[in-house]
Amino acid sequence: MSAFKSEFLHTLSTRGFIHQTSDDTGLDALFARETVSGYIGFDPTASSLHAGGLIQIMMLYWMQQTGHRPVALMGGGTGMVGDPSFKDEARKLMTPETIQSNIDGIKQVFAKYLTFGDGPKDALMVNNAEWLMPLNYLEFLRDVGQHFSVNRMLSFDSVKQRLDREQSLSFLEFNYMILQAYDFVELSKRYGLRLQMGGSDQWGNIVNGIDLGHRLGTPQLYALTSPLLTTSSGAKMGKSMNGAVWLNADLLSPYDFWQYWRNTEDADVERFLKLYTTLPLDEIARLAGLGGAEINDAKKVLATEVTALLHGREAATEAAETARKTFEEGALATTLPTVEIASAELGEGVGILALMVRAGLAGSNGEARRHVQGGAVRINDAAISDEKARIGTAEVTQDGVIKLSLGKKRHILLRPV
RNA sequence: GGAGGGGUGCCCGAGUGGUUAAAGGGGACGGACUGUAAAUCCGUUGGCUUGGCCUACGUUGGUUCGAAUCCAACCCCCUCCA
Repeated sequence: MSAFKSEFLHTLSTRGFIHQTSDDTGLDALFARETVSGYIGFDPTASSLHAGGLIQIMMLYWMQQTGHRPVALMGGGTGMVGDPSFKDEARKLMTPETIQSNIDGIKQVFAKYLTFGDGPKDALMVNNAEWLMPLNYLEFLRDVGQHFSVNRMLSFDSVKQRLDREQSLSFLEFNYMILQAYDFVELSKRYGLRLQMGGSDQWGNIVNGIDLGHRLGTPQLYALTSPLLTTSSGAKMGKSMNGAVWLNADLLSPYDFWQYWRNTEDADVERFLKLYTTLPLDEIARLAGLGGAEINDAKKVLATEVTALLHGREAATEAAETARKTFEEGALATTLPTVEIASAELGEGVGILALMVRAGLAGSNGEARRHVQGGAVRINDAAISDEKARIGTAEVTQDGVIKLSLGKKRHILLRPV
C-alpha cells in the first residue's frame, strides 16, 4: 500500500481512510509540494453529527496535523435542498430555522478536533448559505447550469438506484449535486481550496465539482473519498442500543459513547483503532495482535481514546472507570448516567413501568411491561418480576441513588432531588 | 391530457369481505452461551388505567352485521402514449 510520498496521504492511506482519489499521483505531488486547503461538507440534517461522521472529522484532523488547512463546510444552503445521493426517497424539507439550529448543534464538535483561527494552517469553518442563498436563478443557470449534462448526471450511481427503483427524484433534489459542485468551485475561488473529501457516497458529487472547475477555470481540483463504514457483520455504523451514536454530549453521554466503542466487534478493532484514534500504528498493531479475551483490553483502549478525543481525557477515563466498577467489580458506580427524580414523588412510590420510561430505558409503558415480563429489569441488581412493583425511598441505597438496569449493559441511576 | 400499475407496521414484503394488531424476512431490543465480542438458539417488537378498549394498512366519504380487502372522489408515485 502507500506509495504515497506526502505525509498526509501516507497517513490516510496507512490508516485506512482512502477509498479512492481522483488522481493519486497528482494529489500526492500537491500535498508534498505545498500547504493544501481541503474541505468536507456537513449537511445539517440533525442537531448533532453521529459516529458515522467521525471518520470525516478525523480526515480533517489529520490534514491539520500534517501541516495543511482543513475547512469544515456547513451546508446551510445545501441543507435547503437535501442530498438525494443513495437515498431511497426524498427527505422532508427542513425549515431555515431547523437548519440554523442544527448547524449550531453540529458546530461545537469541530473545535474538539481542529484548531481554528486566521493563520495559514488554522482550520476554517464556512457556511455555503453565504453564497448559495443570494444566487440569482437565471444567472446561475446560464453561468453554471450550462456546463451540466443531464444525461451524465443521470448516469451516476448515486441516483441510479433511485431511478431504477422507480422512485421519484424531484428537480429540487436533482439540483443538489449542482450546488455541491458549485460549492467546490466557489471555495476554490474564495479560499484556494484544492481538495474535497467525503464518504464514498459523495464521489459523484465531488467529481461534478472537479469537472465544473475545469470549465470555469479553477486550478486542478481533487477528490478523496473514505470507505463507507459498516461493521464486520454488516451493520451500519453509528447505530446501537440507544439509537444513534451522537457526538453531542447532551444527546449521548460520554459514558454511553464509551460503551459503544467498548462493544466493538473483534474483527473491527484494528480498523477502528486506525480510523478513530491517533495512536501510532505500531501500538495499534500490538493491540490488534491480542488474541481471545485479551482483545477486550484493546477495545477498552479504543473506547477511551475515541472518547478522549471527543469529550476530553478526563471524561474518557471517568467513563472507563465507571465501566470497570460496573462490569468488572459489579459495584455501584455513582458516575453512571443519572436521571433525577423528585424526592416527594419517590416518597409516594413510583411504578416500575413509569420509572423505566422516565429513565429512557423504555419508550412506552407497554415496552417497559414486556421488559419486566421478559425478566430484563433490575432494581439495585435485584430482578423485578412484578410489573406493578412500586419503587420508593426504601430502594434508595447508601449512595443515595437507585440503580435501574435493563439487561446486563444498560444502567441508569435515579437520584432523588 | 390518455392508458395501465402502485401506495400495508422501523424497513422490505404477503394479504383481495370476517378466525388480521395484520404471514414471512430484515433490523432493533431482551434471554441463553461467551469475553460487556461474533456466530448460534429462544423470546419480544402499535398504545392504554391489559385482557377489555383505543388507534392503525395514502386521504376523505360510502356499501356492509362486518373492510387493509368492495365503491366513489381526492392526493402522491411509477410506466407507456400524447
